[in-house]
Amino acid sequence: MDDDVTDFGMRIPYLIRQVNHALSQRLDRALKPYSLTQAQLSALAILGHQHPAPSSGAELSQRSGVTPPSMSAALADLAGRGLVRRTPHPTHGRIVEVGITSAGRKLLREVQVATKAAEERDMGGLDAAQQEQLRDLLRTMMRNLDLYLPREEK
Amino acid sequence: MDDDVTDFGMRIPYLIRQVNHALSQRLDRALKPYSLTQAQLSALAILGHQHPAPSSGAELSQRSGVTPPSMSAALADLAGRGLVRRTPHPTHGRIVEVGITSAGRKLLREVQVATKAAEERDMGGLDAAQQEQLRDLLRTMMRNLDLYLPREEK
DNA sequence: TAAGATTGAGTCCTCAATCTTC
DNA sequence: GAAGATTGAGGACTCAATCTTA
Repeated sequence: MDDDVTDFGMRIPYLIRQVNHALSQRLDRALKPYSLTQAQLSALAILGHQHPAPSSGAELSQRSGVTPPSMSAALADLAGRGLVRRTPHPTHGRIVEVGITSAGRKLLREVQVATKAAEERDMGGLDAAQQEQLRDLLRTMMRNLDLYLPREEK
Repeated sequence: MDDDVTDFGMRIPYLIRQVNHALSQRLDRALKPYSLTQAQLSALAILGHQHPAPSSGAELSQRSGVTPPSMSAALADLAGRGLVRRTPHPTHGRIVEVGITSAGRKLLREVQVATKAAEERDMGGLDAAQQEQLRDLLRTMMRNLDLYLPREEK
């Protein structure tokens, strides 16, 4: 009756943590040959897909779910490898605008093809309807948690 | 059309990562006053709830989703604080059996009450049916990913 | 040989503090 | 003063390697 407290393994945050951990490890492994961290992939993906939307480090860190220092370090590395370009001032002195380079775009394509395959394997146990359901639930949670949500835009 | 590759923000692993990150950060914050890591909480929870089932470090690491070295370090700290007991040999020489102490059990209760409140706040945006749906989907994913699943047992 | 536990090296992250510019 | 970017210190985790015992 008081196993109210015994349901630990059934709590959603616990389940999410487990699933994320497994997926995350697989992603890291897939990313290793490219020497990219998840934060770096996230930054490249945002820069590569957001129409012609270059961003500031602050914005990238927020959308990627990492702290500004983490993103700062990630970008410094990417810039050193010529995958992104940091232009010190747009017209505003303290913002550093970040944009993806063509080399970055090329790498992004490669990585996305590689990770997509692995992902489909991992998601294979869910049919299309279930995946859609899961996506909706997670997006609802993101809204509730005040996380940045990429627009639905078909 | 080829935004096949543009759907990054809609991919389930990405969504899971974002949600987990937010929940994880909140849990860490809630755990901070108790100086517990998530791996340590997981270990205490397993030891505290598994009927009278003490476990080996290997088993705890597997169920907690961390590597054996991580769990080893976590347990060493817990043992140093008197929250778990490590008895070097059950009848078997190389296994270290781990059991929770009464102090550990007491702390576990406290922490679970504290985290439960925060969790309910975080999950508040989903109604009971949605939570059940999400739980089912995540459990299905765990099975597909070959993760350890706590038995359903009502 | 194989399995459990541990140690050591390396990485990515967070937090707190600082520097700069509006 | 407030916001963006960065630096420095500290923590938790992983991987690879080692030690020990069945």
